[in-house]
Amino acid sequence: MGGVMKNADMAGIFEQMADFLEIRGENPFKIRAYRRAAQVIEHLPREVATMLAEGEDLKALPGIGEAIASKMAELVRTGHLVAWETLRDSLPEGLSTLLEIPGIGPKTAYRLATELGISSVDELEQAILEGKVAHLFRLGDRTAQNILHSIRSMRRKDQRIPLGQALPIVEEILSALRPLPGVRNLVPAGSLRRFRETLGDIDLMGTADNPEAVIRSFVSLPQVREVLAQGPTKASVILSGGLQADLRMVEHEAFGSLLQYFTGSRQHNIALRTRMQKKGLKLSEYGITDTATDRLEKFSTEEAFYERLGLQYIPPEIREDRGEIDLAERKAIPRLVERSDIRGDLHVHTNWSDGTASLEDMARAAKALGYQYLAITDHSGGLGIAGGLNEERLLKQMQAIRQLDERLEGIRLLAGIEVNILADGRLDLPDGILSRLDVVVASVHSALNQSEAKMTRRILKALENPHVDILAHPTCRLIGQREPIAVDLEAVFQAAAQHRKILEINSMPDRLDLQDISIYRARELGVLLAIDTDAHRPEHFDLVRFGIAMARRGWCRPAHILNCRPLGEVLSYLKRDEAYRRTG
DNA sequence: GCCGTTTTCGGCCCGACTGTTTTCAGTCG
Repeated sequence: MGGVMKNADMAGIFEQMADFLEIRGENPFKIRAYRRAAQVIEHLPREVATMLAEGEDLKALPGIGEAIASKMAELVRTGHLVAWETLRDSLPEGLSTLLEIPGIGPKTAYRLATELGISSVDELEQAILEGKVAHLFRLGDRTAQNILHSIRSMRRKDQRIPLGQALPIVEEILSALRPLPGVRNLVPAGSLRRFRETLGDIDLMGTADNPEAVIRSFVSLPQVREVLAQGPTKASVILSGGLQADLRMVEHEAFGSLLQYFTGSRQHNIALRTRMQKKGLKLSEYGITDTATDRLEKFSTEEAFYERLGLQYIPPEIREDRGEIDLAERKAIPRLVERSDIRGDLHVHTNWSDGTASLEDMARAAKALGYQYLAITDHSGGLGIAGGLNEERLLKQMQAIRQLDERLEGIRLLAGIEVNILADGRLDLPDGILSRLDVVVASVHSALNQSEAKMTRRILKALENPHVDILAHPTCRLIGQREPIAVDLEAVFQAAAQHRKILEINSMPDRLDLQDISIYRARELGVLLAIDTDAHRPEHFDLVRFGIAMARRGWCRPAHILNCRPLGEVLSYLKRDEAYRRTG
């Protein structure tokens, strides 16, 4: 295995360890320990390899003890894990592939492999068609057909879909079901409510006078392609896009615990229940049971639920078992940034480059949102990006912005640019003109395949330019379409902190860049952030809610976000106060 | 395998739905 072991790869290996152990029927708690470790590693804000290099004790991490810590060290040191290889070799081939099929767990996978010699999805499909699977003991024709269904729908669908794609589908379903008679609550839960950047499925919760009728309407929605399961309180369906959606109904009085339970994350809930179990409380979607009296207490709101546990309310975005429960116990949950904290946007486009709206339309839309300021940052022209501005057009635009700013009451327009960072780290506009702008946003749009070393040098060089204020979409990823660039983010954060540069949280749902764990780390290192929309038309301003959600997932308070500050403070941070502007 | 103002040993989250079953195992979330 070449190169440094990345956290994502390491997490995958421990996840497979868990699968292997499960197939072998080992202690379920040992299996859970491996799964928990995989989760923790996957969401670490720093690379394990870096932590080890700096002499940190991995056992300090939650869920990581002696055994797993030494396996992590082995992986970093050698790129291999002997225990994993031994386990893998002790089992029939292809089990991992079979486990990926929904409805097939470790028991079934093992039997298929040993009793029928199946080692791939194609072989399994063939065996079902030949009737072999239905003849296995305790597996009937019905089960075989269900597996076949799973295989075929799995082939059709993408694994996880971006948040921004799922949301419209959800809104559609909600608006179809909410008007039904007797429905009182109907809301998204799960990773959607926590604003994870991608979703594996859609979770909806509700209460109604006649839950079964709501379930029946749900499964017969036109968007439903297939019903996986249907009972009196819950149903699971596959939507026409291939996405799974689950609906659960409960009585009105228990809505708070239902919502809490199914908002998750699973890790948060497990941590919560383990902790409360020691206090004699059993938590479920129906409420809290005192194990001494066996009496069930119900909660109609999440707030009341957390309060009963002696905890401060925990916002859904940070329910990831990363220390939030301890903080809630000490009543020390930070006041996370909210939409009403946002006072302006520092990265938007107009029809001067590839936006679709005029300067004035964008300005008025921002003003209508109550913003104090708006920075116009069209593309620079270097690499033929749609209508990018050269020096001459930029000067004209500056003039237009200044004139419009004179005319418009109630909002301040800032003249800016989104300048390209060229392959060697230079910018594609000269310092002379950059120095005359109110704000300079810099970003990478070309030569995305550079090596990590080269890309890191390139970005650091740009950050050393005194005129650059904000590094936009730092990893250049497009969720589900383009991998992030190879760059040493830790080095970028340190440079940003040193030069007092701002890193962007880009709100576009297909970018969400920086992502949550990077935001968390940047904030830890004292880097100031900006939540920008990168809007290309007025409706895009609304996307700021995604950026805010990411900032919240990174535990940001308003103080961590530049555009939560009033205009005067923003200008002085950018070292562009009124005097500067007149002389500049 | 992890973890500890109930424990360094003995616990470890909780319930719904399905299919093939006469009482429950497997899977999922």
